[in-house]
Amino acid sequence: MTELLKISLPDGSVREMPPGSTPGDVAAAIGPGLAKAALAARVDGEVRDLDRPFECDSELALITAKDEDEALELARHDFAHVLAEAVQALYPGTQITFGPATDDGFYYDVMAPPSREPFGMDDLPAIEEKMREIIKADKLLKREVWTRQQLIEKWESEGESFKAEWAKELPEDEELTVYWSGDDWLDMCRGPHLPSTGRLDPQAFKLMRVAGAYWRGDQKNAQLTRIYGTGWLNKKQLNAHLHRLGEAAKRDHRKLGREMDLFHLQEEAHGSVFWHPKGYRIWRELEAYMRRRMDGGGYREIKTPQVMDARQWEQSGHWGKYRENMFVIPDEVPNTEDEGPVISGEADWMALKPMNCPAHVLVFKQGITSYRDLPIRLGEMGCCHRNEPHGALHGLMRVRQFTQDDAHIFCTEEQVVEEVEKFCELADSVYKHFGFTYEIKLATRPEQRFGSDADWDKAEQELRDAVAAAGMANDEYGWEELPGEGAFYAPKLEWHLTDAIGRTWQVGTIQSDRVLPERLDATYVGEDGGRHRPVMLHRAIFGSYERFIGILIEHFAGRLPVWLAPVQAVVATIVSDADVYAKDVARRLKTAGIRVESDLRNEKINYKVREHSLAKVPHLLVVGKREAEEGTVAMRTLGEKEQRVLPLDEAIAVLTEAGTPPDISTDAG
RNA sequence: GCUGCUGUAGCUCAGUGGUAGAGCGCGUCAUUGGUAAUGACGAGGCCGAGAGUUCAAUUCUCUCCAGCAGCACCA
Repeated sequence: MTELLKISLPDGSVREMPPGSTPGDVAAAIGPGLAKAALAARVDGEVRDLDRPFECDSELALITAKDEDEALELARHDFAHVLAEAVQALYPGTQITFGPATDDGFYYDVMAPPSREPFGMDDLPAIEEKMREIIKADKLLKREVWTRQQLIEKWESEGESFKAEWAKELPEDEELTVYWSGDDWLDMCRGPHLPSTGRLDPQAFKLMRVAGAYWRGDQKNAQLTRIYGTGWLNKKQLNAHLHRLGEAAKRDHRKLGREMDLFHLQEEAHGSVFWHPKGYRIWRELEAYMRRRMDGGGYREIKTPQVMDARQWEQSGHWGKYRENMFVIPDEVPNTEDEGPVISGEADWMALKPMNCPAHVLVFKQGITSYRDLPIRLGEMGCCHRNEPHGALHGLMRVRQFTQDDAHIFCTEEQVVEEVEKFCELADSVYKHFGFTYEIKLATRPEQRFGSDADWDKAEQELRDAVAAAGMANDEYGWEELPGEGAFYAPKLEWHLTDAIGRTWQVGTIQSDRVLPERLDATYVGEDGGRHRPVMLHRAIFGSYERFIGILIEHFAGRLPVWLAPVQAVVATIVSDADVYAKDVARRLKTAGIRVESDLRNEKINYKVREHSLAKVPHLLVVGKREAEEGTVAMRTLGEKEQRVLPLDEAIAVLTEAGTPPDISTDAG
């Protein structure tokens, strides 16, 4: 008589099952409803297939569609397999490689057979149709354990060179698994999977696009076609997702930037922004805000050269590592007597600054600094140029000319933790003023780096200690470490903002650097009279003005808070008899410091309301005969349906209050 | 930088081997109105740049440039 396996369930009960039984058997024993609903099982914490037998006494939790995260992950992974199977069914000779679940769906990287072109958008409907057939056929997804040799032989015999290459690198001594789809198609996969393709909802996925992707993510390798899909548990979820995508597209900062007349980009300066009056107003408000915050935080603002000799960049280490992304300039007067400017090629090289740090070290190095002077916090609205790969440029988010709210704090070893902690508090206050929540991450030493391991140990620990001291090293602040993600000279804390529709943006950073002070020989005189190296903290809160404004536009969908709105109020007339009064109202508002425009055009009030609403002006002050006689305005606030009639003085008070920046406003804390 | 797609009026986009069209916007005129589009008329284009095929190219082919979606990169 064999011993029964003890299977503990989440409710604390224990079921005894014969050896060889599976989570699916347990589900069936509990009830037919559960057996039908079960998608997979969590066995001792590991997600497994329903039909994979227990190996010993186990803790079991059955996964159903109610466990949405797990269920989605399983479904998306299955969609990816079905996609690969469909592509191969339709286009024999296609090589398959790899296809995981993503945040909103799945993809599969494939290589079209040499006989045809790479797959394109036009192929997607046919592939979708085939996928639905496979789902409707309800093919069993069956796990099997194979040896590495079996896998290699299988892939090589079928001409699947990518899969074969992969199989050869798998460990020889581990259990390697494949999953059958029915009895005519299989993929190498760790699993787990749903019991059968029929568990997928054929109406809950959509193939979205095709794109190039490198085999194993390496630019040197063959480029495959990546077919992207979005996948969900049911049609309702899919539709909700497609709706969200539409909403995100509506708030695209490139679209709103044009519609709101904030900025433009054009070929002649691609990757650099032409700011229009309204867009630059936002910039100026942000800059004024940041100056107040930095002044308040004990920073002193400086301005450093745009162009420096290449030798300076060699010494800092940037020349060797980033030269290809720097704009270099010959230090000579070009000969313009010929048709075009002629460069001799013998001049020294200079470069547009790609960052401000070396220049800040040079400012620090002027004169002799005592330990009594530290910390020294040097800030700069630093305009930098980086020659980014052209394919990387994207609206305001990735540009070739940008201005950082940069600063460098030079301090002693003992001051680092306190300074970083102060920065955490400053950043927290700034992000809250814009209504962002955020997560803090620590990016630690990369494989290629400058500096000793001892220094890296110290630097990483300082950052951890500072975040802990600020009370932010916990789940509430999404605290985690990202191994290998640091800069080549320093580990960094990163602030990842979450915007109004749940997307995340990495914006702020602080880095604890001992390399650059060493390379550029920065010193201070210590208490002992000797020379010491300061630690240099690189930090930014907005990151760059360009990108931060882009993020704000998308976060607020163009409806900026009143203090940032380029035009805070429009005075619009109903009849021309009110023109004189309207001009007076506008003048009074302007005197009160409100950014106001007046609209006296010969248009109907409906038209004016529509136009200024679409332009996202926060306050519309409508005046007609009645208001002119009574000395009032009919104020309509963007996003509200009702207008209210207020005496002019009261309206000015309301607008002044609404337009006060959050760091000045008394009730914003 | 790589792969694919795109480039026509200020914007969004139709269209064609015989050098162009719509809607919105813009201008003029009429209309003076009460909270998301008043009407009529009008102006506006080297059809991204260069080369090739052709009697003829905005249209077909090639090269380049830029944009878009991914990838790679992001001090």
